[in-house]
Order: sequence, then C-alpha cells, then structure tokens
Amino acid sequence: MHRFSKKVSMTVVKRLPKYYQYLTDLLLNDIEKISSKELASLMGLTASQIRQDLNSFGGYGQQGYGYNVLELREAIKEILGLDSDYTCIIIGSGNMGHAIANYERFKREGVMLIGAFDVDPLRVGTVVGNVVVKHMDELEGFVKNHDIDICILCVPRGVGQQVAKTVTDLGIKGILNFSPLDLDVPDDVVVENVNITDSLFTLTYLLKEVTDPE
Amino acid sequence: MHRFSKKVSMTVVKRLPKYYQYLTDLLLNDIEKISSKELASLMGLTASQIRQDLNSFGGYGQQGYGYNVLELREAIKEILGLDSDYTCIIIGSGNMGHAIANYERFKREGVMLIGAFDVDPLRVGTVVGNVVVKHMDELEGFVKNHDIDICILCVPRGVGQQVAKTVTDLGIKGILNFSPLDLDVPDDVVVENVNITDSLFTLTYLLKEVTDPE
DNA sequence: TAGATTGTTAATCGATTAACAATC
DNA sequence: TAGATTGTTAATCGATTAACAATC
Repeated sequence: MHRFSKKVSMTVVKRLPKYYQYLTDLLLNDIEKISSKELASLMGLTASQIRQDLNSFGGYGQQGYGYNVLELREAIKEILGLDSDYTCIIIGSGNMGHAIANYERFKREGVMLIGAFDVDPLRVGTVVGNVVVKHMDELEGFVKNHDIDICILCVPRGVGQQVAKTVTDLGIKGILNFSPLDLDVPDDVVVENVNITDSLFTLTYLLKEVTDPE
Repeated sequence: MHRFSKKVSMTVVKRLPKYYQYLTDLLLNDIEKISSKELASLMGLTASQIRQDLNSFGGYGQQGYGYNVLELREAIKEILGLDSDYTCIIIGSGNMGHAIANYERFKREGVMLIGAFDVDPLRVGTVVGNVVVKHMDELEGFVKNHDIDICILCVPRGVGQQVAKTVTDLGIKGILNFSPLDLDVPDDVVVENVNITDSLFTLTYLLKEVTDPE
C-alpha cells in the first residue's frame, strides 16, 4: 500500500467528483461495501479502470472483500480537498450568479459564499444567496480583508478577462469560470471552466449523429 | 482531400466548439487566414493536433497558405450542426432555467426556446426568456404539437431521472442536462451534462495542488 | 521558382484493458 | 481453508507529437 502518489493525470482527476457522488449515494442507501466490479457497472466504467484510479492514491480496498463505502468516500473527500472549508465570492449577480448562489450543495461541502459583486447599480444592494450584492468598487477592499479562496465568475464574455486579472492580482487562486471564454491567468492560479455554449454545440453535433440517416 | 470521415473520437468532438469560438473571434477581428501554428498558439494546442483534428473531417487547408478563417469557420459550423435550426424547451424555471433562457448566443446560433415548464404553481405564468412558463401537465400536449429537438433540463436532482424518462418517451432526442446526476436514457438519445458540482470539486482538488507546499 | 505550410505517415506517449499473483 | 477480489504488471489501444513529402 503506497501512500504517496506519482502525478495524477487530469483524466483521473475529472473522474474523482463522480466517484465521490456515487459513493455518497451508496452511503445514503446504507450500502456498506462495494467491489470494483459493482461500482464499475454503476458508473459505466470498467473494474480495471476503477482499481487503477483508486490505486494512484493508495490502497483503499481489501482483497476478497472490495471497498468499504464509508472509508473510500472519506478518502476521496479528502483527496478532493473537501475536508477543508473554502470562502468564495460571486462576481456578476445575474441569473447565473443567482443560480450558483442557491446551490445548497456548495455550502454543504464547505464552500461558503461570503460576498457578491456587480457593476450594475440596479443589482447592488439586492440579495443573492445569503449575501448582499456590493459594487465592484468595493471588491478590492473586501478581498484584502477576507482571504478568499474561490471566485465564481459569472460576468459577460466581454469583461471576463479583465475581471479575471483583477481577482488574480488580488491573490485569489481559484476561479470557477462561467463566462464563455478561456481565461489567461498566472501559473499558480487554477481555473475550471463551465462553458455552456460549448456544451450546447457538442450536443447539436451529437444530435446530428443520432438523428441523421448517414 | 477526403470527404467522408471515419468515426471521429469524442476527444476531437469536444474541441470542435472551441475551434468554432476562436474562428468566430478571428473573423470578428477581420483576420482572413491562419496557419495551424498560429491557431495552436492561440488555443493552447499543437499545430499537429490541429491538422490532425481538421483532417478527420476534410482538407480545409491549403499548403503554403494555411486555413481561410471564413471557410473553416463555415465548415465547422456545419460539422457542429449549427447550419440547422433547433427548437428547445426548458424544464425547471428556477434561476438556472432563467440563466439559460437569457443566453443570447443560443438564439443567435439557431437554438430557439419555444417553451418552458415547471411544477411550481408560483412559477407557472411567469416569463422566462421570451416564453411563458407552463405547468408540467401541459408538457405532453405541447411536445406532441411542436416537434422539439432539445430539452434543457434544470430540475432538482431528485426528479431528474423521472423527467428525463418523460421527455425521451415523448421522442425528444437531445438533453442538455444541468441536473447534477447521470441520466439513463435510450441509445438513440444524446445527453450533454453540465455538472457544476463536479466542476467545483475538480477546482478544489486543483486548488490543493497549487496551494499546498507538498 | 523558393518558401511556407498543409496532409499524412510513422514514432511516441499515455490511458485503458487484460491477466494473475497476492491476500483477505 | 476456499472463494473472492484487490493491487499491480503486461498487453493493447488510442491520442498526441514528430517528421517530411506533397503542393500551393
């Protein structure tokens, strides 16, 4: 059982949240143990893949038995960094900002919304999630006083890069980016893109594939 | 120059919307031609990768010159199926439903929102995008009368699978799924998932990587 | 024509699958 | 113990990179 992982590939990382979700569901259904084979059929992966994936982090299973759901879930929770709490702010309090602010799951996993910002005077002062929207002018002061881990970016495409520069200059290291553009950020900043336009276009492509006679 | 493509891998398909986006931007900046090398540095890919990708669809380039931006963009637009129009409905008119309904880009690319549905009586009758929210009871009749291409699913996790079954039973072949669960659908239905929770957890993982001393 | 850059083949790299010894 | 299932190595498959002849 090796403790320390060689560099884990992005392919594996992207599957971790799925493992976490499925294990959480199993736990809620009082399932105590699961084999790589069972989990594979549940998740649409192969048993080999699962054993390879999990073993890149450590030996969480037991020969002849399988994996203990509770233990494995805890391990993946920790790997995902969900044993810590995070502070976050939302920039852009339009519908997308509101949608995200109301995701109960974020808070439940320790990601706390503590601020929201917008340039639109009509939105400043309104409530999003459980915070009052402040004007962007107050961003700098706020970030300097609060040690923010994550910025959830929900601004229009046209201003996305500029806002990203502002927040990274202020020292924020993580961006969950809903603005439909690729951000240029320093090396020590991580960005996770949620590009809805790209998803729609992937769908229209696939739709052609299943619909057309070809 | 071969016209008909062997099966294109999902890896390539997922890059197509990005090509489309970058080419659209280039066109707006009046750039007429681009080489694989230039496009690669713009998009963060390699020139080889780009030439391989584009060649799986056909020979769009010209030796010694590069690619004509307008022509290549048109080609990819067509490959993505964006030369056709699509009708779509939104199910679930919460904040996420509203956010999507207001994406101007969808309409601009020919994806027309023609209906929205919700179970909440307080939401029925309100306006989302440019349509009035109907009760879910009216879904069946509506879909039977309108030939819907795409369902944008913005309902809570708990009812996602059930609603997915309803719409696929009604013959809808494409689902853009914002509900944070994996849907089980027939083989001739395509689903594109936008799983915001998964994205957040990927971000917390990456955040640990850049922040920790290790 | 000479220079540039594609299309395409071959080489490399990485991810998935298969197989099985280790072991609970 | 015998059966089951992991951890891990080896084989296969697929995607990326490199290289270069074709050609604009």
